[in-house]
Amino acid sequence: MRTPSRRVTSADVAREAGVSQTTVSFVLNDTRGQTIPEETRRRVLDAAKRLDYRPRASARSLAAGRSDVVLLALPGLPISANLSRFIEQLAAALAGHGLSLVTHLAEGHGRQLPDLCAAVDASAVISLIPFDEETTEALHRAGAQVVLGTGQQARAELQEIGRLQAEHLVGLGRGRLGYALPAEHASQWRVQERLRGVAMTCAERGLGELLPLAVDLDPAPAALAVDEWVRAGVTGVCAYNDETAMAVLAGMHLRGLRAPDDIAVIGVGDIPAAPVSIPPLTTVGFDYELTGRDLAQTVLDGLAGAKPSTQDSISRPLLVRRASA
Amino acid sequence: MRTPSRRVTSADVAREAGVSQTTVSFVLNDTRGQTIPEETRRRVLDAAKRLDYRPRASARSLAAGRSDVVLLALPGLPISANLSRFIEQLAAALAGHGLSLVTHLAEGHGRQLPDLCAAVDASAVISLIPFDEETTEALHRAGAQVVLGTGQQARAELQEIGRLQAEHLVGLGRGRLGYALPAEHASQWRVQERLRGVAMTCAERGLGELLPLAVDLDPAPAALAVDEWVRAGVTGVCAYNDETAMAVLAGMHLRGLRAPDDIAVIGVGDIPAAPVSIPPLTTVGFDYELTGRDLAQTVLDGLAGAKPSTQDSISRPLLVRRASA
DNA sequence: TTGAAAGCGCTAACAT
DNA sequence: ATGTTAGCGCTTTCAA
Repeated sequence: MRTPSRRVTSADVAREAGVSQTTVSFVLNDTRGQTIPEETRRRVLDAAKRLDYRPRASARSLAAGRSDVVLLALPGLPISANLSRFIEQLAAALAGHGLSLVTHLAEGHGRQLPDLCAAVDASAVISLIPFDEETTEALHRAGAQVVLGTGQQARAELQEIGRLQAEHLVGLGRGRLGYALPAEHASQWRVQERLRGVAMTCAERGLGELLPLAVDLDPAPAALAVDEWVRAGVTGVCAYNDETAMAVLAGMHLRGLRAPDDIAVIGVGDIPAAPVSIPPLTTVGFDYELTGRDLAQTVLDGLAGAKPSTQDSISRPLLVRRASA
Repeated sequence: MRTPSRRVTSADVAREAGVSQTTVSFVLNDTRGQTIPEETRRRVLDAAKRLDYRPRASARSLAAGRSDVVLLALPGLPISANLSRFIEQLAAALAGHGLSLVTHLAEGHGRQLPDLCAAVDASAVISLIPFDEETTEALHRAGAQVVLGTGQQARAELQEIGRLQAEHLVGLGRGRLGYALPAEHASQWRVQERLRGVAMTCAERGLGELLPLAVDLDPAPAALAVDEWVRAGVTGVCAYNDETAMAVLAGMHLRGLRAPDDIAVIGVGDIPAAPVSIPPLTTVGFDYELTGRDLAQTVLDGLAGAKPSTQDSISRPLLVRRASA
């Protein structure tokens, strides 16, 4: 028969410590410009601990006009151990400054993100999948003070991925390249930028024209694409992602072709299955761990007022050499 | 030189629509027991849309005494594609009822979880790894109305997955089975339950003793495991997940063995790459759409007051037949 | 060094 | 059917 057990409030702590709410607030927030004698301080801290006091977030942010929630939007599907470590890094770094990180997993972020941002009252939103101007604007209107993962920067990054793939294949002496487009979904924008990165490199390096083909996640249809590449003299294929790359590999297998001898294949993502594909997949991974701390700092700066939150590269693409290319 | 651009408030909407704040609240929340004439309704809705009004979450939950945030605590490290899909389903189902799902990734949930729970003012906390009484209690104190930490139920489910794998292999006439344990990470608890499901089935069906072996996501070491299985007369292998299964396939390939002729291999997860593994991987998938809905319903019930939130199965395992077994 | 008091933006009795 | 009003729990001037 427990009473609805009202949550412990700051007033309770004040009473318990024999001070005013104001003092409690000062102590608990370590408010700058306030001198609290050590003794009072202890009294408050003790009382708070004794009562297991936890400020109510909603009241806090309503009063202060800002929340300490940071929202991280993650691309759909799998989250590698790598990425996971990055997230924990980021969370830890932010926590060190009193900020809480929560994540949101979603394929594409449509209207939802701004809504979610408002729903959790996030003061910063970070995304690993870049968003367009419109979304950025919406997020700001939804209350996000800092929005990271935008615009031009992202475009360049996406292209960089394609370049990395192409350069590697060029280094392998391939004369004409193919591009394996994902047959389904996948944000067209990303697909286009990545593709463009490859195409530009082909042009710059004087290779034959890039031959993009859609590739289903099914061996038989994939084999058809392979046939077409073979017919066109393609000897290297950049795939939009690792899954698509593996589909190409499966198609080649069906035709008795081998990577990289017949066609070199390179993916993107370095998914857990990549090292055990047949043959092990060469791909472009991302160095997330490294960037965790940087990113946290950027958020902090942004929140502190450093206006043009010009985010750095948030995904540092990195070639992962294995057997397929 | 934009003014700090005060966010649009409910009062703004009221003014714009020429009604009181109360009416705005009634309309926007679709408050039961209030009769709002269609015309007023439209006026308010229009004004809200015109102003791109978004209620401030903190104010809402402070006033209402409850938030519409649901926190999902995920086990550390990697998040498989299928888990990710499940999360999206859950999020969608909850969103359908006005609840927002955010996730938290962390190795173990120590003191942090209750803190985070308070920080985002979550009214429900769900965890895929069961937590103890103490944590549950702390979460409640931190403001969570509903705490779901999949207990016994989960155990049975995990075993069911193993049974499904084993039964399929038995149906293929395999006499002795092997189990491919993930070499790294993966919550030991889950691994053990899944393994147990297989072991129990082996015992019940009078097969030889199950032979579990750790399998790295690397072809060469995987081949070693394969050697050992071959030596022991194993003709069917259940893998902890699809990645591990693919590692086994890669190991077999290295030895010139074929699935399912030499050894039948079955995974868990039905990752996107599964249909394009060589050969296409037979595996156990999950009906996420269905279970996402169920879980969402459980949360809703709990929030609505239905006390003993006995959650149903959250992962409905389902055999996906392809070529490898 | 501490406290009193005025809100933050919203909901929900309680009028009307 | 709609408006008035009183908080929700906290931060933050401004006084003392």
